[in-house]
Amino acid sequence: MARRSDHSREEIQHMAVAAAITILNEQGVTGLSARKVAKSIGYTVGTLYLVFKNLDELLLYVNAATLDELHQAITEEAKIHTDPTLSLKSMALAYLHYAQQNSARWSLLFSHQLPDGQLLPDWFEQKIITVFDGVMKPLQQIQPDVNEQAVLQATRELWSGVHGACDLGLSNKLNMGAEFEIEALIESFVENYLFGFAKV
Amino acid sequence: MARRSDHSREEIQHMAVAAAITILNEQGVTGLSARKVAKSIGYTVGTLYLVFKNLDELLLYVNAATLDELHQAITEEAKIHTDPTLSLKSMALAYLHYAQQNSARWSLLFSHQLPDGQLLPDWFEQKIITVFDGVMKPLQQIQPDVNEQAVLQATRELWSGVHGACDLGLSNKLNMGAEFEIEALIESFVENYLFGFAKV
DNA sequence: TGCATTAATGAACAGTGTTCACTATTCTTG
DNA sequence: CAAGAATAGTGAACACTGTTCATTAATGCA
Repeated sequence: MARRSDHSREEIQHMAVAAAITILNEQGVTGLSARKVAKSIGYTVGTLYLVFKNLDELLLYVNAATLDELHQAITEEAKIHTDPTLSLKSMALAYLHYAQQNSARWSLLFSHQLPDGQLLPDWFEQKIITVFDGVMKPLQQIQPDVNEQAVLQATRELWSGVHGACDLGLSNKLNMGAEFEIEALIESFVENYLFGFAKV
Repeated sequence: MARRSDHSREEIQHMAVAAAITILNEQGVTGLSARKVAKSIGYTVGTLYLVFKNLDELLLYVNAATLDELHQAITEEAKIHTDPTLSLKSMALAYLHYAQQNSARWSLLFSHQLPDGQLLPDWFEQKIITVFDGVMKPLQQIQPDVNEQAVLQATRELWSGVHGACDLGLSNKLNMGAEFEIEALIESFVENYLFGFAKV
């Protein structure tokens, strides 16, 4: 059955990543398997292993696509406002909403660890940096005179908080009564943190 | 082979949880399996399912033990300082160090989701509240006049941040250069957030 | 036209969680 | 004390998982 369909390695890779994303959306992380991905693109498991080293590599590409979407969702929000604080608030909410609407992909992005303690490839790390860069700009506006190293760290401090709130919030580990909601918590968090950041 | 060894249901449960923790420490999350747990306590898989509804229930008890240890590690630190800010800083660092030294158990605690979207049992939620309570006390000292609802939320805002920094930091998703370290980031984060919290 | 190349297959392996008919031991009753 | 009821414990079986690799079959080239 060789060369039946004219799909290059790259085409099959793209098809597999797209199929995996569909399965993740429809059946969650536990619903994903190599055989399901292969079947849904009209190939068998063996072909998947001709094109990816293993499932972890496929998931890495899925996560790369998620990271791109996440970045787009956040930075689109940033453009709307000129005030950096408002910008950061709506970026944080965009992060939350993306996580809520794509919970399986979002949690895969952060729960997936490469085996052996393998490091993430450079092109993937670069994507992470790009996301942080989007958050960094408004912070630089707030504190234009502080050195870049400090803004770089503040970016990570702020975004860790937003991330943590989404993570614990979506998995019901914040023990929030119905009385207040996660959106308000995140907004208040960003406000409080930025007040401290602007103090110097 | 019935009633060979005189272990009650509760004893077998405790043995299984202890065995699971050992396996987690030695072989990580992926190294854990029902058969391994059963074997290491001298029973077969079937017995495990006589005593637990399923593996998820066993993991819930493992996570409960982790949460207890985490609570102890944090609150022990709190007692050392009288200044609430110093208290919260060293609690945050204790959280980080526990996560670093028990990475498998820590990540299981937060990655494990009950199937179907089942809710966490009340006794487990109570444990989460207890951990938050420990963080809440120093916050109340900082702002004694603010209403409890607000302190409750601030507790969750602050701790989400600490949690997020540990989560992203330990999985190398903060893209920190070697130039600065996670400890310093967490300390600075707590400082900045508390400055904002104290502003009112 | 025949042959070398290689895309694609799918059976096989060792593992997973979970179930349940069955066995072997103990407790209870006559 | 013997017979039977109750039940602790077993482990084979099922349907799944990721991964490998000898085999098959379609293609490009000589």
